[in-house]
Amino acid sequence: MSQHRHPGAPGRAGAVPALPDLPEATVARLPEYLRALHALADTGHETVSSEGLANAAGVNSAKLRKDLSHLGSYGTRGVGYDVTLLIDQIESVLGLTQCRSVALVGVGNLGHALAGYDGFASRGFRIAALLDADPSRVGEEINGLVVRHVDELPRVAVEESISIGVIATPAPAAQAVADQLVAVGVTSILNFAPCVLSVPEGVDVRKVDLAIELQILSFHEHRKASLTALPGGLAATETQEAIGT
Amino acid sequence: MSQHRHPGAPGRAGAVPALPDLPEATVARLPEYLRALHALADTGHETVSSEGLANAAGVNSAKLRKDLSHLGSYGTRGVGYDVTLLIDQIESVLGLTQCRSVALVGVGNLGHALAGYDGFASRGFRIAALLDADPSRVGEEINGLVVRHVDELPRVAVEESISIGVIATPAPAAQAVADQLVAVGVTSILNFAPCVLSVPEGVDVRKVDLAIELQILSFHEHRKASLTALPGGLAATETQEAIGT
DNA sequence: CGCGATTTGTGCACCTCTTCACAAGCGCCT
DNA sequence: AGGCGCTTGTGAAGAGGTGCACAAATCGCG
Repeated sequence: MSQHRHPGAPGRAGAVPALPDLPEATVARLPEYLRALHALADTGHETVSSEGLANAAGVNSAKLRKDLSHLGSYGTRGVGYDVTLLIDQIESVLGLTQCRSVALVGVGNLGHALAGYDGFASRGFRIAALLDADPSRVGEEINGLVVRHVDELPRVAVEESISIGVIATPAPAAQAVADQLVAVGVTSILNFAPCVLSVPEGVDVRKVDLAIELQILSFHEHRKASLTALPGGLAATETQEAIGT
Repeated sequence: MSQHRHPGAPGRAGAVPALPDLPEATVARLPEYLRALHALADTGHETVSSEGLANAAGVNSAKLRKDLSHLGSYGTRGVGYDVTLLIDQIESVLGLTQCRSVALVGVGNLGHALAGYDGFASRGFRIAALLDADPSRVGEEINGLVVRHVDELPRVAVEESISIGVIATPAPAAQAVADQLVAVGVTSILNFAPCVLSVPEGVDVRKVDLAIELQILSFHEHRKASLTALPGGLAATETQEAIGT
């Protein structure tokens, strides 16, 4: 990954890439920009304005410009951003220039789907190993990969140079799996099990809980229903209902 | 990711639940508290302190107390919170007292897994319909439900009183499906397709993109790798991380 | 019956993120 | 060459979220 340093980069210049210390919120949006940019590139666009890209990514254009400015200004005033250049930049910042190998633990319902999901491969991730604790599942072949027993993790981790672990086991098994992943040196975990994982400092865990998303939607649905139940009037008694205190 | 209008709603005394106008960040955490509370209830706990619950939910105890205070103080000083009472309260606020029916559109790889995922049912959601645009998939039975053609959506929506739509189609089909869902009155959508949906005001969309989560992890992994590459100092600074979203 | 241990609820200060608004920069057209 | 319109990059203001620290409230015990 070729690199250059960023203007105004505070830190001591490392040999490798300057780490601009991106705001977390920005990092979370970069992948979305990347997706939108790929779509634009596929449709033949060579440049794009912040307005256009912001639209495609579903965000505010000022926010997008500020996000991009954090990684060092690759736009041209009056013109916009060069699509391919920006793609390269973002991929570089996200560390996607190298293909990362993923170990997927838990080949149940969800694990099966994840193993077959092509959205990973198409974005630079390789599912390098499928593991499960259930002996009856070991040996099964999914999408060209054979399921191995989770105890083989140490060997697999080295052979495939795993850099990310995905947990798709039932909740009760998740913590043990996380411990095993950490033990073999994995420092990034994506957890689909509905439970909190405790991991040592320096290990990143991201959690995806499908049911939680539905519950959040449920809240808004509930709220909308209550609002429409009251016709326009409403405001009679404002304020109060101070329950607390 | 989701849009909402802020009606700046003047407080109104509802007949049933008071709508406390919760901060969005709080709403996003309530489901996690709920999960932790159920776990506590299952293990026989009748009360729990904010410290204990915060631990189980993976958050700061002060944050938890503030969150709970927003829905009206159901704790007892010196004692803690009554587990079952708190469960009832949170479920009421989230609108989970009624079972919500979900229509799942797109029965591919991921859709299959979602259809079979029992985490939905166990938390008050009923997958009431499976739909797909591919005629070769129509008629297939998954987990006791028969896949119907997406054009039957209008009828299905009424029959099953659908309140939430889940999109698990490929990206190119997602917008059309969203339009159809909106057309039949669905105002809450959970989108697994990697694309931005445009919907009318008043419709909530939440997006889950599995590849994006991996890319965020990739960034941190990349960053950690660069740090350890640094000479001398290194170990001094450790990264830690709180989980996002 | 009062005291101390415990735990909630919250005011406050800090910090991050968002959004506006505008100057600076760039290309194009005349 | 010069001006004009368009777009980026950013300072500053505002909104929202977080965590500390402490007063208020409650229970149990002597």
